[in-house]
Amino acid sequence: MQRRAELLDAAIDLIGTQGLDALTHRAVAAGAGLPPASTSYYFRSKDELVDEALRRATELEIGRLRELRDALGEAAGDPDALVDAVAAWIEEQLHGAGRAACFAQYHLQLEAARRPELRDALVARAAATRALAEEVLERLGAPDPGQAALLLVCAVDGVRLEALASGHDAHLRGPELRALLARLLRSLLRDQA
Amino acid sequence: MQRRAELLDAAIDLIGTQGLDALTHRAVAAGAGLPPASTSYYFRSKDELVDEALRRATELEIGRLRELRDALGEAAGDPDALVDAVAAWIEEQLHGAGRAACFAQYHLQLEAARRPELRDALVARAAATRALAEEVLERLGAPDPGQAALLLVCAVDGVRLEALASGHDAHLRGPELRALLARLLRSLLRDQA
DNA sequence: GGAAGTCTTGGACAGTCGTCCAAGTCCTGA
DNA sequence: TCAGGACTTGGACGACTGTCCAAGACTTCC
Repeated sequence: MQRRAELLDAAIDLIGTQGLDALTHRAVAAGAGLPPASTSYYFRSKDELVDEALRRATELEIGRLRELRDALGEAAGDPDALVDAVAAWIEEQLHGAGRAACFAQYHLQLEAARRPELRDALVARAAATRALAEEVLERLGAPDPGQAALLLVCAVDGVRLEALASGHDAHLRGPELRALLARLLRSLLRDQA
Repeated sequence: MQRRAELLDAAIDLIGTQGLDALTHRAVAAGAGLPPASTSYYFRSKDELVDEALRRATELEIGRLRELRDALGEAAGDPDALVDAVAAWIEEQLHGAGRAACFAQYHLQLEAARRPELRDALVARAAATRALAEEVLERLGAPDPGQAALLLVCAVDGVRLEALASGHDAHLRGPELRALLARLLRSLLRDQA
């Protein structure tokens, strides 16, 4: 099972650096430093390889989300601290170790639109993110926290994708990113249903 | 030039129905009802084919945006009419003729993250969408319409992707979609900077 | 110790890919 | 009318793809 996990990590890395098209049996094996036939042995078909890589990336994202929840535990109820934490979490995914899994996550969404069998992974992530968002928003006193959470998650996903696409010279970083998130949060809190 | 346009339309259609991986010379030619060698004649390389297809999809999206602007012209200043128009515009992209170009747009964003030469198309679309959003938000009296427009565009992009990935049985349609957009707009308008 | 099973891997297979070319068709301008 | 060019296309090429197999290495249990 060790090699299987290594192969999946190499696959996610490949998606992040070269896109889903570059995900071939041989490239994955080479990325993991293993002989070419190893991918065929651990995965019955390419679809199985792609699916499991995307699911694994989702698990990684959910794990990172738990880290964010823990980080928020200390600073709960403080909107400024919340904005800082979310901004740091986004930038870690844009320029840090979470970049590949973040790419894979968007590829998963596009794949799931055509292949319903992938949707359970999507649903799991959506549930985790929305639960965290709702918990935070409820504690801050947002009206209709469920709806606000859905909106917050979608908006953050959109902002993250925009920043991802614009590359390193993006305007969506540092102080400007924090200002944007701050306004989003402020708006969701002050809205009266 | 007629055949070239037909090939690009077939390419966009292919991206929408089978994904970017399915974009091969032969499949595009077959989709356009043309002999296999025609793709090689009109596009020097596959990259050129992919790039032009993604750019063309962006033009289509910008065109549809102009239609939205015209539709809004009548009902300007009325938030309810604005929400209805945007909701109809989103659903047309999810289930109507704009679906393929919408798919292509997200693929473009992921591609542009790794290939900066594609970013000009992204910038053009971002400018067009943000200009329209800012114009509308300013007319409705939103504080800092520029920032609000960026937020609105990112949020709508996120909502659209979420709905796209969840498929036809999505919870993000009809009345619920309108309610979500209404809250987003309300929040952005009532926020006090 | 040896049988039974799993793991590992080099090599092969048919199919598809991007790309190219030479021959044929069509259109234009003198 | 006819030469020159652009357009069109069937077919071919090597490279790469997913998948499979047989043989060897290793592990586990009687």
